[in-house]
Amino acid sequence: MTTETPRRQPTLDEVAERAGVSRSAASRVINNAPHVSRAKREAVRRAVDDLGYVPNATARALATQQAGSVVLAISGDDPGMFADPFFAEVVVGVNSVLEETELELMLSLATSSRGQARLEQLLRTRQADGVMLMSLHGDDPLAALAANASVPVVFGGRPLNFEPRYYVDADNRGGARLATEHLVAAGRRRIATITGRLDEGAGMARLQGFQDALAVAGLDNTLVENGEFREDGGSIAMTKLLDRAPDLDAVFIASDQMAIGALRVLARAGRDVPGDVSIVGFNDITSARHTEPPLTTVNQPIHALGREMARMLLALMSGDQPSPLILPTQLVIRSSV
Amino acid sequence: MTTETPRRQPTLDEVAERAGVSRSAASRVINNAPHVSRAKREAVRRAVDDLGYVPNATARALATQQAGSVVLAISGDDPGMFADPFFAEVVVGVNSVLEETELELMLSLATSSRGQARLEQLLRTRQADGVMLMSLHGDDPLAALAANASVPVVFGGRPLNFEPRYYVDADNRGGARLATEHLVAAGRRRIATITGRLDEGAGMARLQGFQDALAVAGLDNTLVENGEFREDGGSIAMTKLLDRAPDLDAVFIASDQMAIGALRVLARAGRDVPGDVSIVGFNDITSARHTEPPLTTVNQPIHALGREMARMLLALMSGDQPSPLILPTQLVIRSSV
DNA sequence: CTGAAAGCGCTAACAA
DNA sequence: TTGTTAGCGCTTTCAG
Repeated sequence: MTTETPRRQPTLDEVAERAGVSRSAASRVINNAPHVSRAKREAVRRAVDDLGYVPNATARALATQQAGSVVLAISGDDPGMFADPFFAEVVVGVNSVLEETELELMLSLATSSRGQARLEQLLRTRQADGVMLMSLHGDDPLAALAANASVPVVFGGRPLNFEPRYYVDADNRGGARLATEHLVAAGRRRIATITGRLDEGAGMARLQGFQDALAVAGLDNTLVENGEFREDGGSIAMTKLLDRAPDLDAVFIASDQMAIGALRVLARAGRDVPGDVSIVGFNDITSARHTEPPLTTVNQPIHALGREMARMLLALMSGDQPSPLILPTQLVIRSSV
Repeated sequence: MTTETPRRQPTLDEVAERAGVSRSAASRVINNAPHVSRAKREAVRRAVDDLGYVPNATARALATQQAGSVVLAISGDDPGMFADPFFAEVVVGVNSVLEETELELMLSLATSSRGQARLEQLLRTRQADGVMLMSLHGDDPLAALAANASVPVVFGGRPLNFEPRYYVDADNRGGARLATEHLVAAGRRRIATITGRLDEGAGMARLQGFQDALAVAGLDNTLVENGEFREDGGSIAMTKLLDRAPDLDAVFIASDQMAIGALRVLARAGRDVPGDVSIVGFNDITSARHTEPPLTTVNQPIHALGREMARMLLALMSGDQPSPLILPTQLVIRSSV
C-alpha cells in the first residue's frame, strides 16, 4: 500500500526521476527488456513500488499501435438474442483463455443497424486487435466487414454463403445425423424434422444431417417444417406436421426450444412421448432436463467453442495460421426412445 | 465507398493537407466545434470522405484522458457463474443504453483471483471510464477496490456489508414477502423456506422478506434451510425440511434453480404439488415454465436492471449525482396454489 | 475565424 | 549498458 489518496497517477518520468535513471531505462525495466544494470533495475522497481506506478494503457497502446483488447461480436437481427444462455457460455469459454493474457474483452452486440455501425466503427478506429464474430445470417453485412477488416477475424460457426478462412464450429451436421440415426435404430420409420432458420449455417447443417441419415436408411425425408428456432415456431410446425402426417412416429427437432413447443402440442394431441412419437432435440439446454419427458438431445461443447475461438484468435494475432476447427457433438439420451 | 485497399488509415494531418487547412481546423470540423468557416468546413468534410478518414480512438483517448469505454464486472467465486442466463439479460439491458452513446462495453469476469487482479489492473491503468459491478459477496475484496477507484462505480445489487453510494437493485425483500404472503393467503400455515447464499445481499434480503410476511401472519418462521442457490442444494435442503417437518404445507424457495431440485424431491416423496405442498420460487427463469407443475415464482426486471445501471453510470460520468434505485419485483402465478 | 505549438504518457531507434 | 530524441495521432490553449 502507498499513499491513500493519490491525486494523480504517477507517470513514467516521475518514476525515472525518483529512481535517478533515464526514462528509457525505466521503460525497459517495466517491460522486462534487457540492457539494464542490476542496480538501476532495482532502483526502478523500488520507485515503482513507492509511487504506486501503473503504466497508462492508452499511452502504451498509442505508442505500440496495439489496442490491447479483442472483441466478441454477436451479429443478428434480434436485440434480445444475446439473452440466449448459449452466448453466456461462449463468453465464459472465451474468458477462460483471455484471462491468461493481458488482453481485455469487449462485447459488441451487433443486433441492430446501430449496433452493426458501432462494431464497424470499433474496428475502423482500431480499438480492438482482433475479432471473434458469431452467428452470421445469410445476407449478413458483417461478413463483408470481416473480410476486409484490418485485424484478424475468427468466426464462430460458419455462415451459409461463404467459407471463412478461420473458424470454429460445432459439428451440427454430424450431430443431427447422430440424432436421426438414433431414431432409425429405434425402429422409427416415419420420421419428420422441425428445422431452425435455414438462413443460418447451423440451421441448414442440421437439416442436412437429418437428410444424410434418412438417405442411408432409405426413408422418406420430405416431412420438413420450419420453426425458426423459436418455441412458438416449434408448436406451429408440430401442428402442421401432425396435420400432414398423422402417422408420424418420430421428429428430429433442430433446437430444444422448439422441442419444448412441440412437446406441448403433442401432449395436447394426446400422443405419448416417446411411446407414440420419439423426439430428439438439439443444444442440450438446461430446460431439456425438466421437460416431460426429459428430452433426448444433442449436446454441443459450447464452452470449448468459446475457448477455441479465443485460442485461434491469439494464434492469428501472433502470426500463426491455424486450421479451422470442428468440435464434436454428442447425443444425450434422456427418455428411452 | 473509397479506396478498396487502404494501406494505412489516413491521419488527421493528411485530411488537413488535402483540404488545405490547418490540422486544428480539421479537428474542429470533425468534433463539430465552432469557429470554422463554412467553406473550410465543407472542404474538410470532403477530404474526410475522399480519404475515408476515421479518427484514431486511442490517440483521442490519450489526448482527452478518456478511455471511451465502461466495464461491466461480475464478481464472484465461481468461474462458471456468468453462464447464468441472468447476466446475459443484464448485458442486453446495459447494451440497450450504451448503444445510444459512443461508449464501448468491456466485460470483466472477476470470478477468480486472476480475474480480480485483472479488473483491478483495468481500472488502475484507466482503460475504462466507469464501472458497473455486480454480485458482490460478503467479504468481496472488490468492494474496497470499488470504493477508491478513480472512476465512477455503480453497483448492481447491494452487498451485505455496506451500502454503496450508487446502486440499482431489485426489490428482493419485497418480492419474497409477496411470495410468502401469497402462500399465507392460500391458507398455508406450516411454511418453510429454502434460502440462497446468505453472504449475498439478494440471498439475505429474500430471507428477510419471508420473515416479514410470517411475522405479520404470526406464523412460525424457524423452518429454514440453506440451498446455496444451487439445484442440488435445493434437493438437499428439501430433504432436510421434510425430515424436520413432515407436516409442512408450503415452501418459499429463494431461486427457481433450487425449486427445481426441491420439486424433484417432493415428487419422489409422493407429495403432490400444489395439492399437499405449495411452492413459490424466485427469478422466473425460462425453465420455470416447464417444470411439473409450472412454477409460481417472483419475476425481477433483469433487463431494466441492466438498463438502469448503465443510465446511472452515464449520469455519474456526466457529473450528476443520481439516487439509488430499487426496481419492483412481481409475483407470477403459474400453478394455482 | 485561424493556425502554431505544446502536450497526453509511453516506446523504440539510434548514438554514445 | 546508457540516455537522447523522435515520434504514436489527436486535442487544446493561446496568440493573431
